Amino acid sequence: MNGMTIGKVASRTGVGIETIRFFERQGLIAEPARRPSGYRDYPPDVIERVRFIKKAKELGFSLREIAELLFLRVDNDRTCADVFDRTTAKIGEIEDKMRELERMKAALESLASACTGAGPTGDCPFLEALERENGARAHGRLLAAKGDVHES
Amino acid sequence: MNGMTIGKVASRTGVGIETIRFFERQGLIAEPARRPSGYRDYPPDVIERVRFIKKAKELGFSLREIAELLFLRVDNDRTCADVFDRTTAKIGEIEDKMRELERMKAALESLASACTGAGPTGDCPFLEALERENGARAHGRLLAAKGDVHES
DNA sequence: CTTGACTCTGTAGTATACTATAGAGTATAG
DNA sequence: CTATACTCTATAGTATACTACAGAGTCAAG
Repeated sequence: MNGMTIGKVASRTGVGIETIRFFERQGLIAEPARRPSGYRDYPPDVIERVRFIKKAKELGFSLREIAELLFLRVDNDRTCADVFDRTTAKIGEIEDKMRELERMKAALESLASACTGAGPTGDCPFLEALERENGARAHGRLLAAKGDVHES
Repeated sequence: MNGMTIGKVASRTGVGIETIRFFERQGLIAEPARRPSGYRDYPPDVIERVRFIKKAKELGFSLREIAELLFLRVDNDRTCADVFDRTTAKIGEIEDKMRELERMKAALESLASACTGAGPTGDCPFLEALERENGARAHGRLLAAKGDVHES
């Protein structure tokens, strides 16, 4: 009974064939078994793996960081305490990202609510909304668009 | 009264001088005024701008996407409804990112808690924790570490 | 008024992450 | 069989986002 060919993995994950081979070269996915022909023969769980890599990339993790996440485990070389430390560090990074996303979201919602009420309200650039979210003081012009500069 | 030189902006934001000029070439920050010498002369609010770009990059936004965020605004060409649509779309993207981060965080916490309680518990790789968080079924080996490969 | 730090433009090089192509072999429907 | 769709390795090319010169001018302390 055979597993999947690389093309199947590609179509199921939405990741290109060349990219999957690239991930293999980078050590992000294990070298799969081979059929007599030399074709790669993937087990089903490679799908989860590839999708995880894809998502983590979209969240701003580099392939190196993703590898670190992927290989977090307790084994002969790594003590439980070591894994615990690395894991809590990663959790901290993730919490930082979430906080920043929360701020961006609040700023965008402030922008959206300024837009829905009335018609065109003149200037309402995103960064100013972000400033307001921040409880910031500056309200100067941060953007320069055509025919839009009018306060000195 | 002068503003900041590019070196000052660099040291205040933790972003390299060359990178700031690069952002200018990419249209992410406006071309600043110049001193008689030709030196760039930045207003104070460029600091916020550069920091925002830096953070957004860390959250997985490309410079193109950051530009889209930065130039969300109501002006002559863009209607309020248009800005509202783009903004809610961006909010959706951010919420997706937050959900994924939440899942990763839960998985990492599951991994960390498996580590703290007892001593080394054998294998407990991150992806399996992610699967468990998912209420998933698979518990197979997704990683190949040294001393862990027993293929035929 | 020199010296060392800073800035200018322009161009070229690097790291990361793909993406495409060549030339050959493999699988499978008709 | 044969056509065409897929896969193999190896290598080269591309997009993005910097990063590092070179060669010349500017600034500020002593």
